[in-house]
Amino acid sequence: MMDKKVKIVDKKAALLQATLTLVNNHGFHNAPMAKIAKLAGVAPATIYLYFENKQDLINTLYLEVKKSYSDFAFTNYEASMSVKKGFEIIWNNIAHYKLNTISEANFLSQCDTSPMIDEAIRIEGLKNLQPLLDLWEKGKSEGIIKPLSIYALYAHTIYPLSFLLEMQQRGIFTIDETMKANMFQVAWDAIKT
Amino acid sequence: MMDKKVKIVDKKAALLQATLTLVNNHGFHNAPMAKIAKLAGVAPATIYLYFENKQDLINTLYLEVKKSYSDFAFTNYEASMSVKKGFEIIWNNIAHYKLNTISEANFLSQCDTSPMIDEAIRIEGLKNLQPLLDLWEKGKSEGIIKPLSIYALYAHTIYPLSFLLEMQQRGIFTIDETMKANMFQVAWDAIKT
Amino acid sequence: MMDKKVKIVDKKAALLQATLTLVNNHGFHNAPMAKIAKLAGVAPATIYLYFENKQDLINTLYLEVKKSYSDFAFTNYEASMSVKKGFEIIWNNIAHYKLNTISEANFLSQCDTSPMIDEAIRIEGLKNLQPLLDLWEKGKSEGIIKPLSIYALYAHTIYPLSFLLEMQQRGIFTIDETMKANMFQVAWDAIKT
Amino acid sequence: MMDKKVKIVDKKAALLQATLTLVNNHGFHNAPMAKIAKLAGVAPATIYLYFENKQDLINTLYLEVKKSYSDFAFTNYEASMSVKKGFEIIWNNIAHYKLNTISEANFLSQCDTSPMIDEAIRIEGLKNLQPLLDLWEKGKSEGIIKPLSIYALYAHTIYPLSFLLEMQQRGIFTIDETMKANMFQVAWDAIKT
DNA sequence: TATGAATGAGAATTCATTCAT
DNA sequence: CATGAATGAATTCTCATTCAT
Repeated sequence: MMDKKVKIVDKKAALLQATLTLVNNHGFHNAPMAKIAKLAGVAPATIYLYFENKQDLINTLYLEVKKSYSDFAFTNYEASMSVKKGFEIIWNNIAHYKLNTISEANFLSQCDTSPMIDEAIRIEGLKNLQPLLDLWEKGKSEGIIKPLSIYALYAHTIYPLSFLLEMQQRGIFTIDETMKANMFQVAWDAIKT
Repeated sequence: MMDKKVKIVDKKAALLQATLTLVNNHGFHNAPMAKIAKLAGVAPATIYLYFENKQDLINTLYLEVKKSYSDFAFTNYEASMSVKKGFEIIWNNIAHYKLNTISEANFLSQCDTSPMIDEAIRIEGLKNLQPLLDLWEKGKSEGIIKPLSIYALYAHTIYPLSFLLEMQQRGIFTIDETMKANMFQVAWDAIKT
Repeated sequence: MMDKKVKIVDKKAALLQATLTLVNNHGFHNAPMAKIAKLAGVAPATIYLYFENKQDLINTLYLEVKKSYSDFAFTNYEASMSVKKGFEIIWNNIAHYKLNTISEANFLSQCDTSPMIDEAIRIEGLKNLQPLLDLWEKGKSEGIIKPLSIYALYAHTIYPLSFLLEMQQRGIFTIDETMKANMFQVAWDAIKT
Repeated sequence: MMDKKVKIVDKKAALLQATLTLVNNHGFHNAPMAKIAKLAGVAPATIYLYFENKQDLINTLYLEVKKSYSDFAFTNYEASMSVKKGFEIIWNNIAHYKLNTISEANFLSQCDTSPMIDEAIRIEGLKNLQPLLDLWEKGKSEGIIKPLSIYALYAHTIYPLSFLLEMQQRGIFTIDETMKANMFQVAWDAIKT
């Protein structure tokens, strides 16, 4: 039957969700397996039916979130678009993701700046955003974008959104649509020739 | 004699240094007090002569590093400088700090993206960049800098350096002086009117 | 099956029993959780499945022993009995408990003279002797018993047994049935009009 | 000089007093050497100039308090007095001590019902109240006092005061002079023939 | 699959005691 | 005599993981 499979997915998903919540709110330390199980509505031992150990649970969550982030980034994007148009779509997708799918975005930030993810598992650098890198290469060859390393380009266009996410997360600052448009302008000014 | 005072400072400093190293390499979890003590060359109980508990140790380290960072940021800076000149000096100081004082910069990144620092302490550490904020206000009123929130300005000029630090940290990317000059140009283009 | 429930009760009971023994023999200090666990035949961590912490373990034990003591005190007693008859039964029950259920009686003495039990818990344990207090009120209104505070009555009739328990405990003195009868006479002479 | 000697006595006394206070208020556990030193106004290491170790400190305090109690008990008493008069004086002395020198009395209670004092040090049973025992023997031979063991006599006359002390200590009950007179009557009624 | 009781290893923290000064 | 920094050993408690059911 399908029922069983669905249930499995449900429990695994519930565990991943619970982990996300607890790690975000209390940090990797202070997210004990017992609490994760409780929040997911299962017994502690059940976790080990779906994951090898705590590290595996975290790694799995990381990969899953990272994928959802990357997938979302390229919604409605076509490689055939103009450089500016394509960049605008991708930038807005990512902005939307970071400012709305807050838990996930926050979790990624935390993973990317702490040694809680195994180095081998971490998707290094920007490999997951390949279409954006390709777009930038095209822009550079067309002379539209400054001839800089992709790391520099990323640092000044996409990465700033992480800072704003943090500020929003802590209630220090909130962003509306107008502001978002301004922000895009800043990002574009930074890298356009 | 001065000896005693010196020794006290030495031990406290050794403990802070050991904590920095261990938290950077293994995360807040996996930096047990016993290991910190061992690396600092003291007995575990000795930690409690200088710090109330583990959280206090981390908080103290955070504030101290944050201060050293802020102090470094304004080296050679004078409020009387022109907006661009002043900004250039500060930006370069911070770039230098982030790319050379790697452990400290890395520790700050980790603290700022995870719930391991008490919110009250974080706020205390925030006040140190005031002169930069003042400079931006001046730039905005002079019409030299875009009329954006200081958070947006920070996100697009200083914060990108954190990303490059991470990439450098992982051996993915390294920055030379020419590149640093280009990077400043990008930052300036982003916020200038 | 009932087996599981029985086992749970067994372990909790074993822990309480072990605590009783160790606290009696070595005091609250010098009754470390590790020793308690060992004597009960479980791992130290297991204690925390049944009790919140050490204080909770002691409090629980206190309340349980206090209850067994009170229950025993009123065996065969009926509120309808004459004052003297009722008092005689209760006094003898308590004497029997104190001189035979030595560990428990000793533990209660220790708790009642040291700050090791939370005040709130102590008060909760106090309510169990109500029928005796009622009996005394009746005796006072009938003019059979001196019109004194219940504390004074308790101090001169029941409390003396604690002293004899201590002396017996230390091998200084032992009590036989004849002596017990004399002792009752003394108690009765003390409070009768 | 005398000054030094006086100082020594002062510090030793201060340490004993501090110990008394802390053990009474928080129990033997929770009366750490560091706190005792602080309350006495000396450095922790200083304790070891006056006492061998913690147990020695407690033992010394016990013996000292026990002696002060015994000495006080026989103030104004003469062996030549009549049995009732002598008993009345002694009983009142002890009542006065227990109800006024509360800390000391309370400490003795705690020591006498817990294993915190070395068995070898404890002044066993009633040996410290010899003149009272002699008086009772005289009373028994004169037929004025019931022919009971001294332990029974003590249990019903002096020991009840400990219970009232505890009640007073906890604010449950207070005793005025009239009540004290009544209480003496009860004690006397208990043991007189 | 799912469980929850159980635990060994280790975590933070405390404390009686020592020792150089 | 006096100190206070220092500590080894122990203490309470936590937690990832297992195992019988």
